[in-house]
Amino acid sequence: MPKPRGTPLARRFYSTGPESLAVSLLGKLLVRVLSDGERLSGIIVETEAYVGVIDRASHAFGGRRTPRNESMYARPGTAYVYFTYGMHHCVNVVCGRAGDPLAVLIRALEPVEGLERMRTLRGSSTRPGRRHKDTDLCSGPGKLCQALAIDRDLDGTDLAAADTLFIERGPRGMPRDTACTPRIGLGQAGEWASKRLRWLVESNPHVSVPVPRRTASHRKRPIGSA
DNA sequence: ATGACGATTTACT
DNA sequence: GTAAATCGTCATA
Repeated sequence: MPKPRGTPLARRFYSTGPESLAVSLLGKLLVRVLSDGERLSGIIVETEAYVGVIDRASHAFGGRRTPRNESMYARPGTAYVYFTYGMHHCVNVVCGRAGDPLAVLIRALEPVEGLERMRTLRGSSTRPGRRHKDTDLCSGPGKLCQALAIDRDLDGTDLAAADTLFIERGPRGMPRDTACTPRIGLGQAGEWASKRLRWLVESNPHVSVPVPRRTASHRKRPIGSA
């Protein structure tokens, strides 16, 4: 029987490979409860898999293990939050067994709860007095962390146990139109930059980078087929 | 101690 | 489309 809504997903949900997790996270609800009790949430509509020490684009490439990426080596269900470009945070869901640095980056959400608070947190980066469109709130890995007040304080959070950051079944179940493309923003990662390890809900306007028109062939590829 | 570099976002031509 | 912003982190010395 399905779990009731409003309950954090259990550890077993995260104990799988990064590609399957990237797919099964689509449609789930990422929930952040602020210190004042306000609940912010959004449906996950875009993810990227980082497939371990062999993945040139991963922070754990070659087994690199430092204070910064230590959470990648933790048990399934751990949040890996990192700071980059001197101004942005990004949040990952760690999977696989402890000691094996596999993770899924959450790249975009469709905001569901707490939109006004998200606007405040995002700030009026455009002009004072101007409101962000809904599709500007969480349409990128840095944006969604800002909107949900996710920073390094939450690095290492156990999503299966915490009451500040966790994941629930989404209100609409699994999306039916998922697409698969190469990952975004990778510089010199060789062949790893072109592998199709990004998944997104094709029809959803809250994604960071839409699927290119013409290239509808990115639909439905079996996991493990590059 | 120092320098190069980002799993990005925003503003601007 | 291109470029600037901005600083923690890590490799090198």
